[in-house]
Amino acid sequence: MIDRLRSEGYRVTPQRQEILRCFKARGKHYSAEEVHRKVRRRFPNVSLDTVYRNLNTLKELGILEVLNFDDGKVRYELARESAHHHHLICLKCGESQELDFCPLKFIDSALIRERNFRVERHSFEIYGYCSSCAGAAGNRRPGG
Amino acid sequence: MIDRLRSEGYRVTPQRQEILRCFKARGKHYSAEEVHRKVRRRFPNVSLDTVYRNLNTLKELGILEVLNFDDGKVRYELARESAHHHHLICLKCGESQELDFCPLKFIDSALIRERNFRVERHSFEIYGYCSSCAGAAGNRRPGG
DNA sequence: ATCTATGTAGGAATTACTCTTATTTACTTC
DNA sequence: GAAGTAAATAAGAGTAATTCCTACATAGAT
Repeated sequence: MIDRLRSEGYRVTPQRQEILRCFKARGKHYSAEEVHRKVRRRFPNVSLDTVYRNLNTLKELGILEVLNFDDGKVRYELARESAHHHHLICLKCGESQELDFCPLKFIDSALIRERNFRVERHSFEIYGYCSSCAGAAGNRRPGG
Repeated sequence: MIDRLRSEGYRVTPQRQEILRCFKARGKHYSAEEVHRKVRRRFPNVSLDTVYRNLNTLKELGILEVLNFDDGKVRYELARESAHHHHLICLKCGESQELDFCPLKFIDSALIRERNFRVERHSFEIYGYCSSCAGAAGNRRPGG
């Protein structure tokens, strides 16, 4: 990905590398603020704006993808080359899991075509409580 | 709906009535700013805060529902008693149409159950260009 | 090492929304 | 119909997420 930056004419700055490093683990997604916190561990002076600017640059390059989790913060994750996916998002801890199901595969395309609507993108997220948080969130266990 | 307000102990103020009136037409949804603009036609001094406060109140009462169209603004629409639905949202003009398709009906529930995820709610919106905007948005007509 | 286009820091600006406070008003009680 | 009271409002300041501005610093070419 660093080569990618260089070949597109972007400079490979330590800050940029550090921001990219945050996303090394597949499936991880962080808000700008979280990335800022992480990068600050190595570069205490890095500005929030630098983080935002670089996240946008990486998005433009298609290296990162944007997620909207309905909480007012935009999150970023490493773009997956192939597998398009959606998310299960925990309302308590904020963690999310990937979901290999896409509603567009199931929707009757006539529903959309008959309205002459040209689809560009879509969002599908399921909100609820993950296994760790379900109990704490007032889940009634069957037989409990 | 006005009786509903009164019976819940809320006062029926002219501003509140005017805000409600904005949503008389089924399927219409407006951002707080749009509601503010509309209400201002009759009450030029109505504050934006009053609009936000009342939209929240009406949401709490279940009279309005919240829509998140990914553009940073929250929108509201009259809660439909029965028909749960999603939206086709135009990226150009911002208008949206209702879509009577819900992905939750098609998802393999084992996918979610095996992760012990307790579903609370979900979002599904399709973004693109409506029939009026598709041409203007650079649509290539077949044979054109 | 030097040069310079690009990147950075840090603060100001912007946008959507919320809080604070003094004032007004919808509803109640007489 | 007048007066009281708590809730609602107006106006503007405050907040949180994000973006803009610009003087200064530096990565990468020479």
